[in-house]
Amino acid sequence: AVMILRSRFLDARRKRRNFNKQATEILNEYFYSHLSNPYPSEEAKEELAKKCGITVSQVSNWFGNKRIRYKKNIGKFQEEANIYAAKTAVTATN
Amino acid sequence: DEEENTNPGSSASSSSVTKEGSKSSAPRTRKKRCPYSKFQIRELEREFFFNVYINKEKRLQLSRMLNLTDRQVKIWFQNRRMKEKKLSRDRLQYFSGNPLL
DNA sequence: GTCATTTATCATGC
DNA sequence: GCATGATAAATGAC
Repeated sequence: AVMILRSRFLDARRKRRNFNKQATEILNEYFYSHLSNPYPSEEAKEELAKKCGITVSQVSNWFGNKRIRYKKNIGKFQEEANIYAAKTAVTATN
Repeated sequence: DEEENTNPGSSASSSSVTKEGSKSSAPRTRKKRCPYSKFQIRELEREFFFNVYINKEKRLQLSRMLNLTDRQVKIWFQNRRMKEKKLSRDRLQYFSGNPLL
Protein backbone atom coordinates (compact mmCIF):
# COMPACT_ATOMS: atom_id res chain seq x y z
CA ALA A 1 0.00 0.00 0.00
CA VAL A 2 2.77 2.36 0.92
CA MET A 3 4.58 1.46 -2.25
CA ILE A 4 1.54 2.30 -4.30
CA LEU A 5 1.18 5.65 -2.64
CA ARG A 6 4.86 6.34 -3.10
CA SER A 7 4.88 5.41 -6.75
CA ARG A 8 1.77 7.44 -7.40
CA PHE A 9 3.42 10.35 -5.68
CA LEU A 10 6.55 10.07 -7.76
CA ASP A 11 4.55 9.83 -10.95
CA ALA A 12 2.48 12.82 -9.94
CA ARG A 13 5.52 15.03 -9.74
CA ARG A 14 5.19 16.15 -13.29
CA LYS A 15 1.43 16.20 -13.42
CA ARG A 16 1.13 19.91 -13.85
CA ARG A 17 -1.77 21.93 -12.55
CA ASN A 18 -2.12 25.66 -13.07
CA PHE A 19 -2.11 27.87 -10.02
CA ASN A 20 -5.30 29.64 -9.18
CA LYS A 21 -5.75 33.22 -10.27
CA GLN A 22 -5.21 34.68 -6.82
CA ALA A 23 -1.84 32.96 -6.42
CA THR A 24 -0.71 34.18 -9.82
CA GLU A 25 -1.78 37.69 -8.86
CA ILE A 26 0.31 37.60 -5.70
CA LEU A 27 3.37 36.26 -7.50
CA ASN A 28 3.10 38.78 -10.32
CA GLU A 29 2.66 41.63 -7.87
CA TYR A 30 5.90 40.73 -6.17
CA PHE A 31 7.72 40.15 -9.45
CA TYR A 32 6.82 43.46 -11.06
CA SER A 33 7.29 45.45 -7.88
CA HIS A 34 10.82 44.03 -7.61
CA LEU A 35 11.62 44.07 -11.31
CA SER A 36 15.09 45.48 -10.70
CA ASN A 37 15.95 42.55 -8.49
CA PRO A 38 13.32 39.80 -8.75
CA TYR A 39 15.06 37.47 -6.33
CA PRO A 40 12.96 36.96 -3.20
CA SER A 41 14.81 35.90 -0.08
CA GLU A 42 14.14 32.57 1.54
CA GLU A 43 11.86 34.27 4.04
CA ALA A 44 10.00 36.08 1.29
CA LYS A 45 9.57 32.82 -0.58
CA GLU A 46 8.06 31.19 2.48
CA GLU A 47 5.63 34.02 2.94
CA LEU A 48 4.66 33.98 -0.72
CA ALA A 49 4.19 30.23 -0.55
CA LYS A 50 1.93 30.58 2.45
CA LYS A 51 -0.15 33.31 0.86
CA CYS A 52 -0.44 31.45 -2.43
CA GLY A 53 -1.12 28.05 -0.91
CA ILE A 54 1.81 26.43 -2.72
CA THR A 55 5.20 25.09 -1.69
CA VAL A 56 8.45 27.04 -1.50
CA SER A 57 9.82 24.94 -4.35
CA GLN A 58 6.88 25.97 -6.48
CA VAL A 59 7.59 29.60 -5.70
CA SER A 60 11.20 29.11 -6.77
CA ASN A 61 10.08 27.38 -9.96
CA TRP A 62 7.68 30.20 -10.74
CA PHE A 63 10.29 32.92 -10.31
CA GLY A 64 12.87 30.96 -12.28
CA ASN A 65 10.50 30.52 -15.19
CA LYS A 66 9.23 34.07 -14.93
CA ARG A 67 12.68 35.67 -14.93
CA ILE A 68 13.96 33.89 -18.00
CA ARG A 69 10.73 34.13 -19.95
CA TYR A 70 10.46 37.80 -19.16
CA LYS A 71 14.06 38.43 -20.14
CA LYS A 72 13.65 36.44 -23.33
CA ASN A 73 10.71 38.50 -24.51
CA ILE A 74 10.13 41.67 -22.55
CA GLY A 75 7.74 43.02 -25.12
CA LYS A 76 5.29 40.20 -24.61
CA PHE A 77 5.02 41.03 -20.91
CA GLN A 78 4.85 44.80 -21.32
CA GLU A 79 1.10 44.97 -20.98
CA GLU A 80 1.18 42.73 -17.93
CA ALA A 81 3.98 44.82 -16.44
CA ASN A 82 1.95 48.02 -16.85
CA ILE A 83 -1.05 46.47 -15.15
CA TYR A 84 0.83 45.47 -12.03
CA ALA A 85 2.85 48.69 -12.03
CA ALA A 86 -0.38 50.63 -11.90
CA LYS A 87 -1.72 48.33 -9.21
CA THR A 88 1.24 48.84 -6.92
CA ALA A 89 1.18 52.57 -7.63
CA VAL A 90 -2.37 52.74 -6.35
CA THR A 91 -1.54 50.87 -3.19
CA ALA A 92 1.45 53.14 -2.64
CA THR A 93 -0.64 56.28 -2.78
CA ASN A 94 -3.14 54.92 -0.29
CA ASP B 1 14.91 3.12 -28.41
CA GLU B 2 18.44 3.96 -27.45
CA GLU B 3 19.50 6.79 -29.62
CA GLU B 4 23.14 7.22 -28.96
CA ASN B 5 24.35 10.50 -27.72
CA THR B 6 25.74 12.67 -30.46
CA ASN B 7 27.72 14.75 -28.13
CA PRO B 8 29.36 17.63 -29.93
CA GLY B 9 33.05 17.25 -29.36
CA SER B 10 32.86 14.44 -26.85
CA SER B 11 34.36 11.79 -29.09
CA ALA B 12 36.58 14.16 -30.97
CA SER B 13 40.06 13.84 -29.63
CA SER B 14 41.21 17.07 -31.13
CA SER B 15 38.95 20.06 -30.80
CA SER B 16 38.79 20.47 -27.08
CA VAL B 17 40.71 23.68 -27.38
CA THR B 18 39.36 26.91 -26.14
CA LYS B 19 38.57 28.94 -29.19
CA GLU B 20 41.11 31.42 -30.40
CA GLY B 21 44.08 29.69 -28.95
CA SER B 22 45.70 33.03 -28.46
CA LYS B 23 45.34 35.11 -25.36
CA SER B 24 41.67 35.95 -25.02
CA SER B 25 40.25 33.89 -22.18
CA ALA B 26 37.01 34.03 -24.11
CA PRO B 27 33.72 34.11 -22.19
CA ARG B 28 33.08 30.53 -23.05
CA THR B 29 29.64 30.02 -24.43
CA ARG B 30 27.63 28.02 -21.96
CA LYS B 31 27.44 24.43 -23.04
CA LYS B 32 24.07 23.67 -24.49
CA ARG B 33 21.98 21.41 -22.30
CA CYS B 34 22.06 17.94 -23.81
CA PRO B 35 19.60 15.42 -22.35
CA TYR B 36 21.21 12.07 -21.70
CA SER B 37 20.04 8.84 -23.28
CA LYS B 38 18.09 6.15 -21.47
CA PHE B 39 21.16 3.96 -21.45
CA GLN B 40 23.32 6.68 -19.91
CA ILE B 41 20.71 7.39 -17.25
CA ARG B 42 20.33 3.72 -16.37
CA GLU B 43 24.04 3.26 -15.84
CA LEU B 44 24.36 6.47 -13.84
CA GLU B 45 21.41 5.49 -11.66
CA ARG B 46 22.83 2.03 -11.18
CA GLU B 47 26.08 3.43 -9.85
CA PHE B 48 24.21 6.00 -7.76
CA PHE B 49 22.32 3.19 -6.09
CA PHE B 50 25.55 1.60 -4.88
CA ASN B 51 27.19 4.81 -3.73
CA VAL B 52 25.77 8.28 -3.69
CA TYR B 53 29.31 9.61 -3.79
CA ILE B 54 31.41 8.34 -6.67
CA ASN B 55 35.17 8.20 -6.48
CA LYS B 56 37.49 9.45 -9.15
CA GLU B 57 38.38 6.00 -10.38
CA LYS B 58 34.84 4.86 -11.06
CA ARG B 59 34.03 8.28 -12.42
CA LEU B 60 36.62 8.00 -15.16
CA GLN B 61 35.54 4.47 -15.94
CA LEU B 62 31.90 5.47 -16.15
CA SER B 63 32.59 8.54 -18.25
CA ARG B 64 34.42 6.45 -20.81
CA MET B 65 31.69 3.84 -20.94
CA LEU B 66 28.96 6.43 -21.43
CA ASN B 67 30.91 8.73 -23.71
CA LEU B 68 30.61 11.59 -21.25
CA THR B 69 33.24 13.83 -19.81
CA ASP B 70 34.56 13.33 -16.32
CA ARG B 71 33.07 16.68 -15.39
CA GLN B 72 29.64 15.70 -16.69
CA VAL B 73 29.55 12.60 -14.54
CA LYS B 74 30.65 14.57 -11.51
CA ILE B 75 27.96 17.18 -12.05
CA TRP B 76 25.35 14.50 -12.68
CA PHE B 77 26.03 13.01 -9.26
CA GLN B 78 25.84 16.43 -7.65
CA ASN B 79 22.49 17.14 -9.28
CA ARG B 80 21.28 13.66 -8.47
CA ARG B 81 22.06 14.13 -4.77
CA MET B 82 20.13 17.39 -4.80
CA LYS B 83 17.22 15.63 -6.47
CA GLU B 84 17.24 12.94 -3.81
CA LYS B 85 17.17 15.57 -1.10
CA LYS B 86 14.25 17.33 -2.72
CA LEU B 87 12.35 14.08 -3.08
CA SER B 88 12.84 13.45 0.63
CA ARG B 89 11.53 16.90 1.49
CA ASP B 90 8.51 16.44 -0.75
CA ARG B 91 7.73 13.03 0.75
CA LEU B 92 7.83 14.50 4.22
CA GLN B 93 5.48 17.25 3.22
CA TYR B 94 3.27 14.81 1.40
CA PHE B 95 2.76 12.52 4.38
CA SER B 96 2.36 15.26 6.94
CA GLY B 97 -0.96 17.00 6.88
CA ASN B 98 0.32 20.34 8.00
CA PRO B 99 3.67 21.38 6.53
CA LEU B 100 3.76 25.16 6.62
CA LEU B 101 0.33 26.31 7.62
C1' DG C 1 31.29 19.27 -1.39
C1' DT C 2 26.16 22.08 -1.17
C1' DC C 3 22.94 24.91 -3.38
C1' DA C 4 20.51 28.76 -5.84
C1' DT C 5 20.42 29.72 -10.52
C1' DT C 6 20.18 29.63 -15.65
C1' DT C 7 18.75 27.37 -19.78
C1' DA C 8 16.56 24.07 -22.57
C1' DT C 9 13.37 20.38 -22.58
C1' DC C 10 9.53 17.91 -21.10
C1' DA C 11 4.53 17.18 -20.13
C1' DT C 12 0.35 18.92 -19.40
C1' DG C 13 -3.72 22.41 -19.63
C1' DC C 14 -6.82 24.52 -22.49
C1' DG D 1 -0.93 25.78 -30.91
C1' DC D 2 1.20 28.07 -27.27
C1' DA D 3 1.02 29.05 -21.98
C1' DT D 4 2.63 27.13 -17.94
C1' DG D 5 4.60 24.35 -14.21
C1' DA D 6 8.21 20.88 -13.31
C1' DT D 7 12.39 18.58 -14.39
C1' DA D 8 17.03 17.80 -16.45
C1' DA D 9 22.02 19.65 -17.73
C1' DA D 10 25.24 23.20 -16.71
C1' DT D 11 27.29 27.21 -14.23
C1' DG D 12 28.96 29.78 -10.40
C1' DA D 13 29.00 31.42 -5.61
C1' DC D 14 30.79 29.95 -1.30
